[in-house]
Amino acid sequence: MATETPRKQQIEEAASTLFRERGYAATSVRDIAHALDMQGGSLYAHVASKEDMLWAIVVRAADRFNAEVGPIADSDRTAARKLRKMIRAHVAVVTSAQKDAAVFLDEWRFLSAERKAQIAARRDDYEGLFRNAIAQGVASGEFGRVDPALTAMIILSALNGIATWYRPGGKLTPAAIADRHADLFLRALTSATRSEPATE
Amino acid sequence: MATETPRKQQIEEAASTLFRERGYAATSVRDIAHALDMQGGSLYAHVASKEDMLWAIVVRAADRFNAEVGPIADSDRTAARKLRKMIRAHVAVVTSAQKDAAVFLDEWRFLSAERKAQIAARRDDYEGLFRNAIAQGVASGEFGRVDPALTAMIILSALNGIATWYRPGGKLTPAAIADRHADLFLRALTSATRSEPATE
DNA sequence: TTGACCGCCTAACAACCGTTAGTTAGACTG
DNA sequence: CAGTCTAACTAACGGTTGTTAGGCGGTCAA
Repeated sequence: MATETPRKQQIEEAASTLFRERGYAATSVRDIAHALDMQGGSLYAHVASKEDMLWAIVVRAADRFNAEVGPIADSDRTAARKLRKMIRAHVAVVTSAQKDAAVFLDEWRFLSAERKAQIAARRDDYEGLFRNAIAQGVASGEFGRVDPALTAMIILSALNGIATWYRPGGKLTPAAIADRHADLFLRALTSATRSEPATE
Repeated sequence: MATETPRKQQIEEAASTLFRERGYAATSVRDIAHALDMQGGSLYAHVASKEDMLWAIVVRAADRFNAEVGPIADSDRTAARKLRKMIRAHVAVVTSAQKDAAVFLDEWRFLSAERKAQIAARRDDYEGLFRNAIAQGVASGEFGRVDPALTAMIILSALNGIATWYRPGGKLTPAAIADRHADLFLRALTSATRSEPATE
């Protein structure tokens, strides 16, 4: 129980790389095995099916987002501080677990109907964390009168886009990328027309 | 020459629908033919290869974006007005040609290396239109001192995300969606700290 | 009426797909 | 040393892939 079979993790790691590079449907089981100097059929000693590999990656990524962002969303803070920390945490996951995150965001539609429905529900819950934080700020007067649902979609679309274009070692560190996103969106929210005057 | 062979257009239309729903790699030529009550091989009387169908869709979408947004980017306006119109035009394409736009944004990576490089170059040029508009606003003092490249990525990620979640007949019209995006981003840009004071 | 063309068909091709079964070589355990 | 377990192998399965070749029934022009 000390170190959970490393071979299975190697397989999922290779699968994550290839699913991200070529897409799930365009990656064959033999491709994954070849990346590990194995024969196609040998994978099935460790994994039950191709879809199970995708499922493992997707669930791991979803868990990661919830683990990092969930506690912040549940915490007791002003909406502005909370949303800023949520954005930072989300970007940290996208950049530090980039392959898994990209597969989670782009390839989950290749799951079976039941699993796809599970992930759809989890994603909706997760987006709800952002909707609620925004709604909190609108209610408190910290933010202007914006539509929480649409604004959450805008923010998450931008943050998830990072998984597509980010390359480690670029000019901007993950922290800097996160801060610029947070700055932009918080500026937009706090300068929107308010229902009642608020402090600065 | 009056009406360019309609059958070929029907095929590309069906291909666009299926590529969007299932992805390029997971859609077979027989799937496309079946959607038109044809047999798999019959498609090849109209189309030379599966990839050519994808190519036609991707080029059509890229042309559309350039045709709608390009003239605005080249026009003589203040940066704020220009960027607002560019956002409106981009959203109009995403919502009115949604299937093509979604295929263009998500499936272009399945093109051959040479075609992929062509599209990558076109996309970079297109993003340049937004970078330039933002840089213009920063230079004129209309906008605060933001990074044009990163800000353009943020805006385009949000706008392209619309292709994923937009459903015709929803609560928000395309025009309303465009305006809320433009409002949010222009608020963020005009309220950022400036190099020199600017008028309101 | 002949003949060319058009749109689609059927049938087949070689390659590849996910997956299963049986086997084998080597390392631990008694 | 015999027995078991492990991790990989090879070979094959039924099916699907993109694509091609040849044929067949219509429509239209000469």
